[in-house]
Amino acid sequence: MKANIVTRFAPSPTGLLHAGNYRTAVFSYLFARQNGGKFILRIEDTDRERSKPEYEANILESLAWLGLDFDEKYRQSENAPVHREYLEKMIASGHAYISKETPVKEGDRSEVIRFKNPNKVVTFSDLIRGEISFDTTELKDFVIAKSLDEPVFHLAVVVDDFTEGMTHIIRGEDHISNTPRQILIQEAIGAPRPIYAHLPLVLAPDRSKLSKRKGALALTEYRDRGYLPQTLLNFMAMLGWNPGTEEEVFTLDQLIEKFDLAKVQKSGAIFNDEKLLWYNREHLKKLSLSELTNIATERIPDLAQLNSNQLKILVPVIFERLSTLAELDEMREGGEWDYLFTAPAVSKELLGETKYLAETIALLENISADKFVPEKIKDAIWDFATEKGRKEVLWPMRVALTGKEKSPDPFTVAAILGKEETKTRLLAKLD
RNA sequence: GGCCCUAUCGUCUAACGGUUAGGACAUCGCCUUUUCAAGGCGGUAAUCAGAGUUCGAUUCUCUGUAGGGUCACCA
Repeated sequence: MKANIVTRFAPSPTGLLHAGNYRTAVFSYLFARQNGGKFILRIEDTDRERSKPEYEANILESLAWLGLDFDEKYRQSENAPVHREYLEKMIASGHAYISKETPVKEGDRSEVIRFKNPNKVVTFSDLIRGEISFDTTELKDFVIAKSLDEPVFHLAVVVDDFTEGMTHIIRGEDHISNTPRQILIQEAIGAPRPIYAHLPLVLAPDRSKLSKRKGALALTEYRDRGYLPQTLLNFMAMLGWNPGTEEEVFTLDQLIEKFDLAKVQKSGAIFNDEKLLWYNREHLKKLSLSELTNIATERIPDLAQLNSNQLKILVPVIFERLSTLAELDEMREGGEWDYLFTAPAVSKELLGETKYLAETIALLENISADKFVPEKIKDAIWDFATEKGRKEVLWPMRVALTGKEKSPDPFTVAAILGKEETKTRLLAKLD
């Protein structure tokens, strides 16, 4: 496609990064990478009051977690000398002027720098929306700096995009109305016009722009709640875009390959947590046994007591029923798997009738210890259980082994416990 | 309010002007299952309204309506 593409993600470090923000990072990144272009991170910290180092750290942490690597990083405040230079040039050329003001609110200056508005109609072409026109007359002579050393958003953005060589500006729809005045500044400083693509907004359930106030969770919060980075990446990419096929689950590399900016939706989309959960389950399913085992033993350290044969049986069973990794933490806290290590207390009431237990034990006795795996155990007991009533045979067996109302099936549990321990626990319930 | 953007199931979305308007999530039902999940199968559910163009509009045009964005010495 086009050579030398340069895009950027330009967040202001005034809050934790959430879906309303990082979605533009995802789209810009995909576009840059699929075209072999550059992806630049620019921290827009010209608002000294609200910018905080911890928020900048959060932005970096979030991007790293998602795996969105950038080629260059700038901090807008560090570009102040260049902003000053352009301001001076604009004043010298008559494109801007120092204006005397009557302060209306706290912090207002009595002197600011305003842009000399040529009052014309600006028309630009948006990659997603087509042509958009504005009459800039209503903008008046807008403020571009509080002083030569304190540029305001529009000036800083235009100068930086120019000096950093931006070819494509991919940002949220809420910037559409900022575009005409930025184009005016571009023309004043002789900068080429980049190609614009205004993304639809990510919406809160009430269809207004998603924001922290609207309950947007920080990306790092999703991480802490046990979502995989590929889940958020995949979900975000599919919010407002689709490949035109019925496939939905993609890795980052597949997204880079398939993404198409021109196919991005025009209308905003609600961030749907239930679908996100589904995506997480899908991505969990794609992990290998060893990856799952590492995750499980990290979150539930007790599981490290099990040998690899036991883990091979247990791990898939654990992940079969969970949607987020945080559920592993709940298991740890709730002692969910304690019965694997210590014989559980078994309530007589829960256990119920044990009239077939002796025969069950006898059937298990026929399996050699090294063949004590779920399939063999099931084979040994199944016909008997079917004949006598599965519930009558299998319920007491499972409860005697686990002490719990809910657990994996008795064959799986018995296999993990091993032949000896299984026999010991069942014999203990024989009366 | 001015300006700008948008409009298909509850949600995310598909459909060269010609489809029984498709899929996914959610929901409901059935099957399977000792339990809880998972899984399998099936159902309910949408083109904002009105004109126009056309043999034929979800699709093109206009108007209306609705929603959203933006109108800072924030970004």
